[in-house]
Amino acid sequence: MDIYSLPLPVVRRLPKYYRQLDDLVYDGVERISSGKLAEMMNITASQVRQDFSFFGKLGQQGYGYNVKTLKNEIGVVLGIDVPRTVALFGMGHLGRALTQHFEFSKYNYSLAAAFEINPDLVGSTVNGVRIYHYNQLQTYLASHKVDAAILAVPRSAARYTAREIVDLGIKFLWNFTNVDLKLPERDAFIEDVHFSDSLLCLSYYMK
Amino acid sequence: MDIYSLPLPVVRRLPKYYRQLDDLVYDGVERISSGKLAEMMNITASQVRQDFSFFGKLGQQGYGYNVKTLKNEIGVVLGIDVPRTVALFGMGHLGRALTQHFEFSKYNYSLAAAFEINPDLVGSTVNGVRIYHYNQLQTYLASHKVDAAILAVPRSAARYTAREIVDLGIKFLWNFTNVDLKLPERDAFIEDVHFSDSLLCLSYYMK
DNA sequence: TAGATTGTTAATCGATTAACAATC
DNA sequence: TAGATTGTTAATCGATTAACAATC
Repeated sequence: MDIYSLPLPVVRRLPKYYRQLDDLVYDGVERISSGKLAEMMNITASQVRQDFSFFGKLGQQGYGYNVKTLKNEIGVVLGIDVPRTVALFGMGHLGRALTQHFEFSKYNYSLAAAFEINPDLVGSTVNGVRIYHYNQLQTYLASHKVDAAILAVPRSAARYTAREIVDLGIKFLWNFTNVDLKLPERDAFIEDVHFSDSLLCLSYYMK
Repeated sequence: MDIYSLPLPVVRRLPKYYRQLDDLVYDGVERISSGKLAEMMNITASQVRQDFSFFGKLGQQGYGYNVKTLKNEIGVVLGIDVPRTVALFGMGHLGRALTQHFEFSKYNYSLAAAFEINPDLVGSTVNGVRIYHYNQLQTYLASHKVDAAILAVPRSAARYTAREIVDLGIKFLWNFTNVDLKLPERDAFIEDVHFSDSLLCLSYYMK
């Protein structure tokens, strides 16, 4: 199977494998069997082998998988080998938290610019990231490549901003607004991080 | 079926229904059919009716669903009718973003206290939330009920802090550390918000 | 009443798990 | 070599979709 058409559940497990393998590399572990890995991740060995078989023969009978090789391979499937540039929209507290604490470089991302409408913030920098006025966006894009947008604007501005960003050519959105953006799928790919959905699921399980 | 043993995919869709219905209430819409709702959410009408049938006969043939009733019903399933108290661990930028911007009250949550190890922060308040030293936790819990913990400490402190919190009796964790906590399932319920997993999925689809 | 739409059962689809021959 | 463990096929399980009688 083509690695670019993996089933969604497999795609969503890949980062977890990656994280686990990163820990193992850190701990100096050289090889791992599907059984051990499954045990550590609370899934089945079958699932591990089935998942990995989607993108190649990575293991060796009687031995298992080489941790570093496997990690790198999954990294490639996830596109970590390709450097990406993102722009942040909305330098509120969440935007600031991401700018100052999220390790973009760990995933080969570079946070190149931030856009705001608050004139008090425009012109300053946060953790080395320059803040532009939102109306400078089009000009900025004329001379800079931006692969994805981080949407961290207030709820009320979410849909409008998303629409504009996508119309200006940024087709990948990382959406922190807790709002369903409702852009047609052909226009953009949206990865939602809905805190509120997550909290409500926690509520459900507390009952 | 008992509403406390819904299939996981259904549970994870409930907040999206809730959000959608909230929008409809806001727009003054009184009734909605499964077909219309499905269209707005990019799912099938069958799925909508199947999902709702898990927790009762909420609709009326030929009419559809009353928006307010339906929203409230789903709210009850999600536990929004029960007031909850949470404590925050780690008043870094993310903790601050949550404290200042997340509308806990909208979901019947109350953010009662924050815990930190940085002595410069201890004793101050953020948005009305008092910051205690982490070593005051046990004392605090002796006189205050805390239903859930928000884990927003640095990666390096994640597992240790989680273990302690759970041992002191808080059994529900909202985990923002990007670390798999690896607590036995019987000890605690963990709701993960892994930014890094989310970003990697975005990467995958950018290829 | 006629049209609309539900709730539910049956059919389909897809994902997970089990089993095992191949082989390191 | 013997034991371990893969990659893959088949079996199972569960989730989604389709269909339709019931009924507002």
